[in-house]
Amino acid sequence: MPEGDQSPYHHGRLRQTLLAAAESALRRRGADQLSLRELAREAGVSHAAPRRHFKDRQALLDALAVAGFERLERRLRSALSEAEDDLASRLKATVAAYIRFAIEDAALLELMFRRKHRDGVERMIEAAAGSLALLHQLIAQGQEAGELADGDPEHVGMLLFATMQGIATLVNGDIIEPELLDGLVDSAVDQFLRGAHPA
Amino acid sequence: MPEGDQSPYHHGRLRQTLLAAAESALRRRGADQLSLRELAREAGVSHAAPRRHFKDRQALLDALAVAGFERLERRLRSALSEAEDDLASRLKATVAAYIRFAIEDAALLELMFRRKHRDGVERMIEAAAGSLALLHQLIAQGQEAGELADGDPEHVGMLLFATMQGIATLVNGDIIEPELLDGLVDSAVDQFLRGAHPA
DNA sequence: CTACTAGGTTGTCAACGACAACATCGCCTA
DNA sequence: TAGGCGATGTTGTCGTTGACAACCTAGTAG
Repeated sequence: MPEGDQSPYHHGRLRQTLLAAAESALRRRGADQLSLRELAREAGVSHAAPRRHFKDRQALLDALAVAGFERLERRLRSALSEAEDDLASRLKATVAAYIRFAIEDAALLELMFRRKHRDGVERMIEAAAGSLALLHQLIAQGQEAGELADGDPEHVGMLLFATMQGIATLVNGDIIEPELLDGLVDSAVDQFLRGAHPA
Repeated sequence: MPEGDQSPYHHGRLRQTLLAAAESALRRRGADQLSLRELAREAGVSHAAPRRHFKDRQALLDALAVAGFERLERRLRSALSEAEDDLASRLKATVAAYIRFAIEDAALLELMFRRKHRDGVERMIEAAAGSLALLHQLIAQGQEAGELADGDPEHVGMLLFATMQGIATLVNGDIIEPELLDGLVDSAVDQFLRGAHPA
């Protein structure tokens, strides 16, 4: 059908349209202020239309969070692919990319780690697994190369993840002043390396 | 006046009553589900009464967050006062207390670090300062004792804070399985110590 | 060609936050 | 000690929202 048609009865891409609008609204006004009815208006559909695609408001937020995890993983992989070969550089690139993501999409990050995703916990964990795996791999490589002490990569990776996430939270919560940030990221990686160094 | 009076016109302690009810509701149902009108009902006052004490919903949430920071600091100090004298023990006690607080009051913790406390940023930073100072002091002591490398204690303290906060977030977000938690806390402190060790 | 179904619509309800206008009451001063 | 005034509560109302039910539309499969 030609695009000129004014409001065909069926939108056709409503789900994606809603998600895109929601992502934008999330950035602009935060999750609290995100209203299904407003998204519907933006998409040019009736106030009840979103319900066909999202059981309730929380379901839409969950979908946003899952998409967020996927985008985060892509960002980390991309940063890693452009980094130098040595472990320190690769770690720094990863952490920096994480923080960049966290700052650009602060509200989204909050959603991603919101306690009590009523239903979607499973899906959320699964969505986070990719990024975690990436860290584990990075650490396993460091161990093989003898640059990191042996030990459960899952433990060590989780620690790294936690540190990144913590820095992100503190920056977004204005506890860390932005000008401290760069130095802090470097310190984090340096300390991590020394702390996890063999012998 | 005798307590038997049924609903005197003025409540007398409404602000505190509301805060207490809010704290409980926060634990039970999360910040999203917290309704001013419901708190008013619980307190036995009219739906508009809370407005005399809190400009709007956000103001009440901010007050909760500030109180949360104060309680957190007391908890950390208390844990520290009961810990052994060596640095590792003191660090472990602090981290463990932080995580305990974070798990018991997950929703509150979210509030405390919520991005964009519209007005109250100042008050929030100030409220967080106490706990941060405690960390800085701990680290400065470690440096004096030669157990930690010299370096800006603010940097190092922020890193430790970030790691604690990150672990808390991941646990509350179900990314870290609870049974991993204890080991992770120990690893965190051990790695931190080795990473920040002199030479 | 007809029925089924995914997807979209209208209408309604109860709850909420915000606000304005009014009531009560303790305290301070003239 | 009268009276007024400010802090604190109340009633009433408005617009917005999420959720739901009942109905409509159009593409598709038999």
